[in-house]
Formats: sequence, C-alpha cells, structure tokens
Amino acid sequence: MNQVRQTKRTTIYDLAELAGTSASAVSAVLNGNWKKRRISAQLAEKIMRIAEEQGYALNMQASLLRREKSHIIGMIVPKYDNRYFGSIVETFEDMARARGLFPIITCTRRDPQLEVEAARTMLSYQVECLIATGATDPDRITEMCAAAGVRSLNLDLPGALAPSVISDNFAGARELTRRILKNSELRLGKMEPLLFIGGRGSDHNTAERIRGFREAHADLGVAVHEENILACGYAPEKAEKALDERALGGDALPKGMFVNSTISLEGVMRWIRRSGHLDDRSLVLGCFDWDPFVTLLGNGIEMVRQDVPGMLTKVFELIESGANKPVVIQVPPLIPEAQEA
Amino acid sequence: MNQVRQTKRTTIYDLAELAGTSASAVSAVLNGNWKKRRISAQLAEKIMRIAEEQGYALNMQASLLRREKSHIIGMIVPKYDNRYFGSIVETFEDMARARGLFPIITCTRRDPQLEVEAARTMLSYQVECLIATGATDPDRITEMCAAAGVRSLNLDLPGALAPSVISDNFAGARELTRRILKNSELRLGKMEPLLFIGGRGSDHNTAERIRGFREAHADLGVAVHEENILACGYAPEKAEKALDERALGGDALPKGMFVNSTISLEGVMRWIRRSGHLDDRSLVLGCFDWDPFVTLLGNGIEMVRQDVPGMLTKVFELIESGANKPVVIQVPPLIPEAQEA
DNA sequence: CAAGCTTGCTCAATCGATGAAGCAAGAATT
DNA sequence: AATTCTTGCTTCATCGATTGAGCAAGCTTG
Repeated sequence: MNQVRQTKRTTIYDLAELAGTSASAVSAVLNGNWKKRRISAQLAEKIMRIAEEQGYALNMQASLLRREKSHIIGMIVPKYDNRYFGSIVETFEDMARARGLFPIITCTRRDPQLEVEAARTMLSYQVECLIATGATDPDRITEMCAAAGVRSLNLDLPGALAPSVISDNFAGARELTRRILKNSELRLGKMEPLLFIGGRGSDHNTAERIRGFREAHADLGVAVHEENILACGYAPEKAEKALDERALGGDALPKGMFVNSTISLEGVMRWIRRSGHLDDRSLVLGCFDWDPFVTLLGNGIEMVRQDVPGMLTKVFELIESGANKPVVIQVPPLIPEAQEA
Repeated sequence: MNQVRQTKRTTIYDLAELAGTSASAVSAVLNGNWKKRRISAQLAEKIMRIAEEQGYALNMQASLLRREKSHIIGMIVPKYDNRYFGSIVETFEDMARARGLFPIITCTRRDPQLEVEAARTMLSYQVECLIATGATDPDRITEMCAAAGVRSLNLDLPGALAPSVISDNFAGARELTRRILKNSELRLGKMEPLLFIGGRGSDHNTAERIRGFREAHADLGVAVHEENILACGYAPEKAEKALDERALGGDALPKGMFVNSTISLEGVMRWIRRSGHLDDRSLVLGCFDWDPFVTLLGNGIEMVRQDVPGMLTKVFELIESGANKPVVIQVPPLIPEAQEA
C-alpha cells in the first residue's frame, strides 16, 4: 500500500551515532557556532559530511522551541488578485529574507473572522512580528498581539493602536483628481465635476481619497456633486451595479471618473463596454492603483502607483527601530508620466 | 528603552497553576480531547475560561514537536504578479484550510537556487507535503522531499518523479490557435499563419502549446513558419525585444499572434503601442492565460483560462489518495465565450 | 464487605535541538 | 613537579505540549 518511505526523519542523534560523537557537538557544528564551542575543524568537517550524506534537515520546531527568538515574521493580506497586494507580498518576502527572517503570509479575503483566526494561528507559530495589511479591524489584531507580547504593524490601512504605514492617499488623490480634471478640460474643452467610484466610505483610505478628490475640485473651482460619490465597495460587480443605479438616477453620468482601485476599474470598464461607451473617447478616467494593462487600455487612463518598496522599507525601519507608538507614516505614491489621450 | 512587554508568553503550566490543576488536564481540555481523557465538564469549562482571560495561545512549535503529524502543507510558487498564480495561491490556501491543514507559501521568482532553499526551509518546518508550482527543477525538489520522507507534487509544470497536475496545454493551445485563425479569416478575410510568442522553449508547457499551435495550423491547412515561433522567455521586455528583432528580420510580421502568457502579452501590447499599431484593428490576438483587463483591451483578444479550482481539486485528491506514482494529470482549461472583434 | 469497575484526575517520559556547566587530557607556566 | 591554562569534547536540563500509565476515591456487584 505505502511506498518506500523513511520511517523517521534523521535527527542530530542519528548523526551523532554515525559520527561517533555527541548530539550537542552535531548541533554546534550544524548551527554554525562550533568555533565558539571549540569543536575541532576535523570533527566539524566529518559531521557536515555525514549530515550531507544523510540529507539531514533541521527540525525547526525543536529548534524554535529551544531558542528565544523565532525569526518568523507574519503578514496577513486581504487578496492576491491585484498588482498592489501581489507586489506587497513579493517585496515583503524578499525584504524579510534579506534580514534573515522567515516570512509567513496568509490571505484573509477581507473577512474579519478569518483575520482574527489567522492572527491567532500566526501567534501560535511564534511570529516575532505581525503585519496586518489592509485589515478590516487592525486594532483587534494589535490587541491580540499585545496580549501575546508580540509587536504588530499596520500596512495600507491604519490602526489606532500600532504604527501604520500607508500611502499618502490625500495627496495622491488630489493630484490624480487634478490630472483627470485637466484631461477633461483638454479633451472635452471644459472641466466638469467627476464621479468618484469604488472603495468603502468607512475605510480610512477611501475617506482620505474623497477628501483629496474634493480638495482638487475646490482648487480648480469646480463644484463636487454629492450624488457623484459612490463608495460602493471594491468588488467589480458592485461598481458595475452602482453605475447602473446612478445612471437610472436621472441626470447624465459625468464623463470623468475617479476610480478607487483597479478591481473597481474592472467593473467600471465592464459597465462602459456594456453600455456602449467603449469607443467613447470623451470618457476621461483615472485610477487610484496601478496595473500594466490599464495603460494599454488606451483611453489615456491616469494612474496612481502606490510606492510598495518605499512602504515596506518604512515597515522594516519601524520594526528595526523597535518603535511601538501608534504613528501613521504616509508614503507618497508615485504618479507615472501623464498618459497621452 | 523597551516598551511594556510581557516577559513570557502564557503556557499550559501557568494556566494549570491558575486553575489549581495539572498541565496535562489543561492540555487535554484545550486541544479538545478532554472527553476522551475523562476530564469533568466543570473543570473543562473553568480551564477554558481562564485560558480565554489570559489570552492563551498554543505554542505550535512545542505541540508539533510532540505530535506525529504537522498538518502543514507547503507550496512554492514562482511569482505573485499575475492572475493565474494569484488565484492558485488563494484557492490553495482556501482548500488547505478547509481540510484542516495550515498552508505556507513562498515565492521563488523562478530562481532554481531559491527553489532549493525554500524547499529545504519548508522541510525544516515539517511540512507533510510540498507542492512545487511552476518549478524550474521539480525533480530536484522531489528528491529532497523523498530523502526526508515527505511527499511532493508538481503543479503547472510536470516532473518525472512525482505526480503532476497541469493544464491540458496541447488541447488548450490547439483550440486557442484555431480561434485566432478563425478570427483572422473573419476579420482579415484570409487565414494567415500566426506568430507564437513568449515562454521558454525548454519548458514542457511551452513545448506542448507549440505542438497544439502547429496542429491547429495543420488542421486548417495553414503552413507554420518556423521563424514565427519566438519562445523568448516570459518577461514583458523579452517579448518586446523579440518582436523588435523579428520585425527587423525582413518580411512583415504576421497580423495574428498567439501570446503565451499575460506577462508576455504586456510586452506585446507595449510593442504594438510603440510601433503605432495600437488602433490597428487588423491585429488578431490570443493569449494563453486570463486577465480581466485583457477582455477590456477591446481588440477581441481570445483567452484560455486555466482551470485553477479544477487543478487544485486534483491536487488534493492525489494527496488524499496517497498516490505517489509520477502520473501527469491534465486538466482541460476553460475557454471563455468567443470575443467579439 | 471484599473485589471489581468507573470516574477524574496526576505523573513522568517524550519529541529534537540547544547551551551552560563540567570534565579529561595535554600544554604551558612557575 | 605542581599548578594553571587551553583544547575538545560530553552530560544534562530545558523549551511547552502530548499521552500512556497509574492512582485514589467513589460506586456497583455478588
């Protein structure tokens, strides 16, 4: 029934026996501080050779149980379905490894229950630090971590109890709005108020972006229409539905739109396509987030690209500095060269 | 200097002392088999209450060290920068959790060295099973796992030593090619041989896709031009460069193209845009892989969407069946409704 | 009422790696 | 020759959770 399968994995005791030495000598050699423990180079070499031959792999659980620090760093992330989070995860893994940490990441699908469970599991794995990315309830996670004596940080969405690293949503949105308005003027000959679509009105980032959106309108002397702010959620279907409803609502939809994420942009583009505006070059769009294909959509869509390496650099600086105060660090997003129309 | 920080994490011994009972009773209660161990409901409730109050979190390292099975399942994945791998990772996490397993995932950036290191680390964490997704050297990983008595599986790219679950690349590519050729006929009035671009000639998937590409041409009586097969790698820049070189190569580029991944498609679209073909509706494209924005690119680009849930279902079936033989299971990809031009 | 059963716990060994403390043999110093 | 130092190991307790074995008290049965 079963294939050939080693009954037991090789341990330092097996290696000690094979080398005719003690387990502690083996341990010292394999974890690299054999010089400190005064093991002869000869024995060290022998042990390393035997370990190699036997395909020995450390039992991390045993090692971690004994050691004081786990060197494990955890991250929870809402989704893997867009470039922003994908790049956060990839960069995080890289930077963690470069610092000798072992990253573990889990996706919580914007589900508060899952977030809490994931955090508890990470604590069980003795993470030294937990990064809550885009968490729906970051403070809950901070509290859990604090109770276990583990430090935590917020990324993308801020919390009140732990340090947070987020994009400068206000400035980014203001600049993006300004650009969309300027494009409107250029392409349509006039500056009309834009539609804001996507995101959750309750989340900090969306609120700040709406603030930037208003400010840019005010700066350019354009009135913002209240019914044109549709914080309908992130999912594409929600954006699509919100546009349907807004379109039924009487007066014509604005030609210019500020779309609050690439995910929402999917819904917006679907709506545009469905409602026959696909070739309507008079649509002037901007998106708070970046995706390579959006550039190629060819409607001259402006994008704001959040500075993922910059944000994670700040995250690791905070970790290394040991700071615990609930500051909010805002990282300016990158705004690529203006798109041609 | 230091913030208030709990010196020590709460253990079952602390809880035992608080409850006036033994550590083994606490352990039995908290891991749920207190009925089996004949602990009274009264004591169980008391212990659970105290554990709650103290914010107790299990030390997984200690627990795993003692137990026979870790319930950890590992996956290595090349990148997080496209929908295919993003969806693999998200679905994998979900399905693993649904089976009571703890998923750990790491990204190896198509770097053989990193793959090996990641595999070794996962073995140290006592994974029960390791899934090598799109690995450059899957057999190397299988060997490492076998030496540790750990089962392994290949996903996306097959290996010779462990069971593999992959897309039916041949059938998918044949159907995609057929569709592109039909679209050519429809839009250009004639069926001209296509250009194949992207992927590595050395990888199994690319080879199979090229085979399907040829077969579809043969079926429709179109000759394939050898210099039109550009397996130039996956990165966008490589596709862009390959097109540049091919364009210099004398005769005109084909109007129809089979692009071997969304990542390569980025490069192709960039090239198209740069070379002024962006509004050229005579271009007829197809892409082996799916991205929501590609639909919206509006050139009627055909896509093949790999059946990620189907593939992972097979993966878990293999795991549960305990099969170890190096079979290759091919999962038919999904081909969405034909795109309008 | 003695023997046996049930209930509800506790004891102690164990998982594998680590590192402080200790020990034996040889080298160096007085 | 006696003392101290150095080298190169080994011994053993430990990390926290798990679990087989065991034990005491109460209950049942003949």
